[in-house]
Amino acid sequence: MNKKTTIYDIAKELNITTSTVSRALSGFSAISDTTRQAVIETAKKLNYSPNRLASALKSGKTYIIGVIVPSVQAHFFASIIHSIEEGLKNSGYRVILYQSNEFVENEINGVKTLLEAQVDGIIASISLETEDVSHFAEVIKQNKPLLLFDREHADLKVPTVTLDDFKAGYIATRHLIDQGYRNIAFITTVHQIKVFNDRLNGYKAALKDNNLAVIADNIILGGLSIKDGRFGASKLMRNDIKPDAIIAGDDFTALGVIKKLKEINETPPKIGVIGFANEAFSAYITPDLSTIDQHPNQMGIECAKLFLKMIQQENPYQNVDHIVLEPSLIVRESTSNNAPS
Amino acid sequence: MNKKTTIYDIAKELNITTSTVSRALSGFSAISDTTRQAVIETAKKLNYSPNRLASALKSGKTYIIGVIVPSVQAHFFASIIHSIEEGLKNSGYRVILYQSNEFVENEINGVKTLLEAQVDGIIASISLETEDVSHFAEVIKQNKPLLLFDREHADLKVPTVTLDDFKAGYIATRHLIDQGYRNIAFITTVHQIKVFNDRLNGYKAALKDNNLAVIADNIILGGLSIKDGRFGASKLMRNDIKPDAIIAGDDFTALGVIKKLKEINETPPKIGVIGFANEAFSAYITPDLSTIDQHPNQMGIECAKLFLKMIQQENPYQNVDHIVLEPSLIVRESTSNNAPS
DNA sequence: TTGAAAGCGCTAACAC
DNA sequence: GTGTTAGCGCTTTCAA
Repeated sequence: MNKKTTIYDIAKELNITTSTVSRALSGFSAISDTTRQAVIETAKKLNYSPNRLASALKSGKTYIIGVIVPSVQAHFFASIIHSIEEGLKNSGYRVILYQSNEFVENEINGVKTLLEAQVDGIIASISLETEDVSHFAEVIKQNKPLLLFDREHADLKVPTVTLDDFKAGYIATRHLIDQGYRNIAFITTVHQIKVFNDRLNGYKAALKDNNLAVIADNIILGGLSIKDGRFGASKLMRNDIKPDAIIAGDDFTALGVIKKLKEINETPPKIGVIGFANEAFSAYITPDLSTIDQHPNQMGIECAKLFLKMIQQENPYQNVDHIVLEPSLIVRESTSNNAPS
Repeated sequence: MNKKTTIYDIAKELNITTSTVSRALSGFSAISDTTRQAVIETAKKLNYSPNRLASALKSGKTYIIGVIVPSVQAHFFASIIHSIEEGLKNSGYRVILYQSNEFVENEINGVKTLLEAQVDGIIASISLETEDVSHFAEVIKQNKPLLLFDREHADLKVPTVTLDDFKAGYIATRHLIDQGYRNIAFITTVHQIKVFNDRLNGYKAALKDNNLAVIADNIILGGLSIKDGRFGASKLMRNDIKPDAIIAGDDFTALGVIKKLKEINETPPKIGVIGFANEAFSAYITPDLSTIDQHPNQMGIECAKLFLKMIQQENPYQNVDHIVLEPSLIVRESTSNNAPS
């Protein structure tokens, strides 16, 4: 393994100094065309590859940004990461990934680790467990951009990219009402995350606006998963007054609900079911699933754009933008009630 | 924004030198307990956070490894990344992500970028487009671990973690034969990627072993996607002798096949359909989809383990391991033929 | 336009 | 057990 060539090697070869080489390579400083050409040629000849680390140490900019998400395994987050990476690539930024797996402890560690790696900023979606967010304070203190998406937190006064989740909950509910359903249940997580609270509030508002009662027994606070969906559905169907429609916190949960309903011969749309996220499978299950599209790719693109804006400012927090995307209702069989409304 | 504290600040505070501080913090060198304690306390007091960059520049180790995948949006790759990150986390390694989006050009750029970032090694799965792999040579030349998973390449003599794809193709085909299907078609990608070739060869071998002819018209070389599945299925169903079963290159393609077959009233298992990857949705579509599980999480874990092994060796390539995982057949409705075999 | 020189924060011989 | 010292590869004043 031969030693890697550095700007020093190039300088020696051309009998100039490293500063000149550095200038020639960086491209913007005042330098003669001939020197620049010579340097570039020699660099190529010697198979030179810059050491971004050294440059970063000196300049204080790594062009690496940290992304913290609960898990890449969720399609929603995977799509966002995909778009963030795409949107940042052309500006020279790379993405270092950290998964919290929904544990605060991992999240705390993630912030610490990323900061030690000297990332230029952090884009994050907080874990379900996260209540105290003081571990993010250091990012702000270092004047580095911190951007939250989807799952934000009231204590963190930073720019955000989110969905209008109140509206998401509202239109899901109103759609069911429009379809003639009258006793609508809601399965969501126990965790006090804004996203989920907003949806629940949207649900309640839609009920009220349509003179329907909000019934405590119709709201299941548990987890979000296929299993939780099955569980929630069984529980609901044991209510004195059974619901005629169920809103599930995400498409996976909705899947579990459908599974259960099919087993007990209440196959949707007999009982209406709608989810959130428009997962890849949602269009292909039977009955196919009505859902709310959360536009993850658009969200990722907005994150990238907003991040670039922040990082170009002297003070990234000089104006704290909150980008809110519109949810879209996707109607499929699982809510296609034929009953007169 | 106050200046970040460095080991120099700690040293000054305690009237010792930076080397002592460095030693105390790294924890292993000979140093008195009192000094160590004092340093650690002061570090905490001053809210010290190490600059890994400086350490990396000096030591040549960044503890960052690059992972190149076609796209995180595919659940298969997302799961692998998830496991790689998990498996490496405890050893202090972080993952920097690069997506090729199935383009060689991006892949070339990825290797270059990651090398410039001084990653300690690269774990990659090559793009569909990739034929020439010389862009990976530099990684090996720098004596850094290069590990390929799933999609490997004959020209790259590096350790690999793959599935026994020949077997995967074989057992998928044999399963269909066992179910009584006799005229089995195969939809796969045109690209010459080992994974897919192996599966095709497994398919052919299984046919031969069962005295069934390999019919050219039954093999569709195109793309892999829901759309390609629909397209492939229509094409196959226009053959003079229509197939009675279709093996699709992945679950998404299988989804498209099923969609098409349902439309023309040949709903599986009337015509058998099997896919590859066991995507999250596969168990929930109707009919639910038989498939081959490729154990992405196990694959990620093996990648992490093998990588750690490589990096601990003086010469990472002193023995070139090839870990091959066993595919598992998952039987569901889409191949549950009732016809006598 | 180019060179000299200092230094980013840390590590690691080598000396004592 | 601790200090001295040099330097990782690059950028960036300051001076020429």
